[in-house]
Amino acid sequence: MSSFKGSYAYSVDNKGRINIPARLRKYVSTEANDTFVITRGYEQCLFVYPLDEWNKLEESIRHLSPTNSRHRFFMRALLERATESQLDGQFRISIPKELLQFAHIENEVLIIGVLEHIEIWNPGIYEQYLKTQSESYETVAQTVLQK
Amino acid sequence: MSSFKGSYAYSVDNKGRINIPARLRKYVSTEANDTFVITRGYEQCLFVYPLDEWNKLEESIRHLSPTNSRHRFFMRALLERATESQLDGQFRISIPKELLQFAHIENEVLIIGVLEHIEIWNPGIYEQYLKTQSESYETVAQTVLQK
DNA sequence: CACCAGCTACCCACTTTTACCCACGATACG
DNA sequence: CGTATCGTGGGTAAAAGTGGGTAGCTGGTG
Repeated sequence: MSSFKGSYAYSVDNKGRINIPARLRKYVSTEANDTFVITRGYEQCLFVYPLDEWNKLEESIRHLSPTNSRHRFFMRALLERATESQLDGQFRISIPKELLQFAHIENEVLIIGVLEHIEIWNPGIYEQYLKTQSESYETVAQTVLQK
Repeated sequence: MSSFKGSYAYSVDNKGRINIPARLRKYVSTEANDTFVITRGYEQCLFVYPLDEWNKLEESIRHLSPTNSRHRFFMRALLERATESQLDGQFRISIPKELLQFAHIENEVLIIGVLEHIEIWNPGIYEQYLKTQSESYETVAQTVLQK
């Protein structure tokens, strides 16, 4: 089971390639076969799933009803941008332009491991995102991890 | 089960390494495999968990809902700073620059064992923290440990 | 149908960071 | 008083991160 954690300030080269941090690579199962699926995430960031984790997600979508218009919308929005990408010799994935634009990514990115997936952010947008949180970390922790 | 206690004034070398006090090492279970997870704590200190204790914490986070925005915020904030580090030959862990900055740590640290985790403080900040407590130790004890 | 532009997938090369090793003085202990 | 453990400092080889070249494929165009 993969369990990503940590944040990493990395760069994107002019070919749209992003290195997958070595610390995160360790947790990718061999079943993923060095393949990742990149798609839109929440709050203008990108989600990157190892192939085996993506397959689990896909399995849960499969149970949605194609006759329900809200379900249809969700499936389209999620799958529209989903792109498969395999690591190159230097352990990088290449991100399509459309996804880079979606997340407003230019040269620098913040990569965050969040358990079963990896998030890719424009560093400035992430900073703003943190500021928009009305509650402090301590306050949220108190209610989320209450004993 | 680990049960850390005691405080220790130690130094950080210019490579960001901190020794884990021998007294605390004794209580780390072999399951942790000499590996620790360091992350942000409350009140500007760092929390250090032996790997087995961290896994318990992670398990409780895993049950949070990724579609709940407060839960997302909490998971990101917690995991963003989380870093795995294995003891070197001299029983030290190395702390990433970002975490040292977060806790305002420079050369000297105060290491405190608090049951299942270890805290790392800038000594001056810890002293100030104690001063900000409006209630005395005795008063708090009365309400916390009421019989 | 030939040609060109753009993209992709491999290479190769360079710089920086990390992990591992060794070493020394101080302290605790029998 | 000798010995083992502990805390601290530093050197170096390996790994990680970054940048770029080129050949091959694809799709559009004159």
